[in-house]
Amino acid sequence: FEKLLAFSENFTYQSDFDESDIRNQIMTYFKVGCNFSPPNVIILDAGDPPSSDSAVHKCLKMYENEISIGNNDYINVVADEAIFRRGISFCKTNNKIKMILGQWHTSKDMMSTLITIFSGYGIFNMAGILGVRFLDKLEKGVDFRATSKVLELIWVAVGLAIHLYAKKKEQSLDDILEENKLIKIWYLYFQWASYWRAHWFGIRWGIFDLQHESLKAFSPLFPIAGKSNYARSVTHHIYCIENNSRLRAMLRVAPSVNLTNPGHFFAYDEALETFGVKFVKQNVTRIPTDSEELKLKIKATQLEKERTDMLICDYIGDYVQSSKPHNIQSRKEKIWELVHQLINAFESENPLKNPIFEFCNNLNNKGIDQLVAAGPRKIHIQWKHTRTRLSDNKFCAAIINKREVFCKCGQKVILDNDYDEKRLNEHSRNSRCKINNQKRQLGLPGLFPVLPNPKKVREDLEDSSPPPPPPSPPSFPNKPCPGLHSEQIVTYINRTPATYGGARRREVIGKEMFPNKFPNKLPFNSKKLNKEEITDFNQQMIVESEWFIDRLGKKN
DNA sequence: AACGGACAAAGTGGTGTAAA
DNA sequence: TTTACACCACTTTGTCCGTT
Repeated sequence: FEKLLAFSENFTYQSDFDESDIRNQIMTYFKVGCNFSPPNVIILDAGDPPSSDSAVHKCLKMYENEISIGNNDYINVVADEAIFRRGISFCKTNNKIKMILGQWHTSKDMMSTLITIFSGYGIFNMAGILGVRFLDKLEKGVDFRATSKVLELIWVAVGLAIHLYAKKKEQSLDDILEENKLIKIWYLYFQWASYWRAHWFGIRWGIFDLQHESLKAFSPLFPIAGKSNYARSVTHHIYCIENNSRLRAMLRVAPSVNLTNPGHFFAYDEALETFGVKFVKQNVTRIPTDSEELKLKIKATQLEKERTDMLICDYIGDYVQSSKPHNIQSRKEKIWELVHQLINAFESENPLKNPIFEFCNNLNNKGIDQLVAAGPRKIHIQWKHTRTRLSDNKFCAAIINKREVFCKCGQKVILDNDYDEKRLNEHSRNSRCKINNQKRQLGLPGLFPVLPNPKKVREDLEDSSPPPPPPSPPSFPNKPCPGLHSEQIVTYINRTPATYGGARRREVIGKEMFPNKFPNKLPFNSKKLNKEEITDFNQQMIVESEWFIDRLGKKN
């Protein structure tokens, strides 16, 4: 968003650009991932009308049988909200089918949500200024392209107006938001609509992260607008993706899934609605192989081709077609007209009386406060015990799995419950944890602790478990020493006989390394070693050491 | 120094319960 | 049913200290 805002500032005083310039500008910030080979798309039989749970389940079962899949494979079924919702229960009992929420439908509903929420705040009047004729159709979101167009135009206009206003007043956005409630409302619209746009761009350009994150940010609006079904499904969808790294990686790495599926959805759904077919919506499944099926479905594929043309038309960006029939001509002038009207409204003494906002029943103080209270918040769809939270713990060095974690002191701690940091905290408070425990800080406080007992061999522990990164070496908190001046420290260091420590005794190590030279009771003696052996021996000592003194004064 | 026993403290697995 | 939390019994680890 900062990027978006920043470029809006740049354009502040040029008034000869329109929303497509902005679109291009945004596009430069992201890498468009679309270099992929076309996936195999197979059209499957249509089942019963998916108006009940059992019908959907039957349909999914049928897909599963039709497509022969290995034991470890599963089908990802992309579906719209209604099917997705019914499919959830099916997935729980059958791990061969995984549901993905079709993002195009989601995007469509995001728009509808935006309209619902801001309908009381004058969004229709703005649309009217932009020249939209059929406001009732706008509300229902009948025509996806037209609606998205209008919302985008309003978004651009609002963004421009707010930034111009801020520039005129020479105030920061935060200050303005404090004093002007009207702007606050539309700034909120700007933000939410930005999430929607980001989601949309994420779909169009195959940027999975952008799409996913913005959907996450937008999700709290669904319940507010009374779209409980979508709220539930989106939450589940996000949950599935968050918890399935394989799926996430697939969506991210293979833009084909990411890009074509929502795109295809667009085509199917729009085509079907154009032909007047009701209640029957197509599922699209993407599977890696199986050309036999493809041959069998040539007829369906031919139909598909027709529809795909429409997809491509939209996908390439043939916006002229879609904008003309909907009375959005000369958009540039209209946008700027709206921008100026908005600025006037913002500047006027009593902005609520402005014609733009007439007949807006929610546009009073109470309504505004309500909306502001529901404003953008960081929503985490997370529980208390999560991996993220655990890894944020001060003492967490590495997470081995959901029940095991390394403390920074090197101690492995087994957790009471999954990702529950309680035991880790408990451990850190104990004397055995050398990171936090003051009792253990013998020697010079704040310089380096004297480790009373050399650590037992820890290498085997780390070597045997390559996946978790070995715990980082203990970083002791360095506190300023009150009683020593720097020269004294230097003197102390120079008088200290040892250079490194924390390892096992040299005799033990020596006997272990050269069992042939020092059998049984024969004491270790470094003089019995040759040059190479001494080098090896010293290296081993350094490897096992946990600290060493740099006499030049650099602490390590 | 190495070893081993006694003791204390910390770690772990299991269970139960309340709340959502 | 899931999550969070507390409690308890048992195991493991660390420390002290005397003996070899």
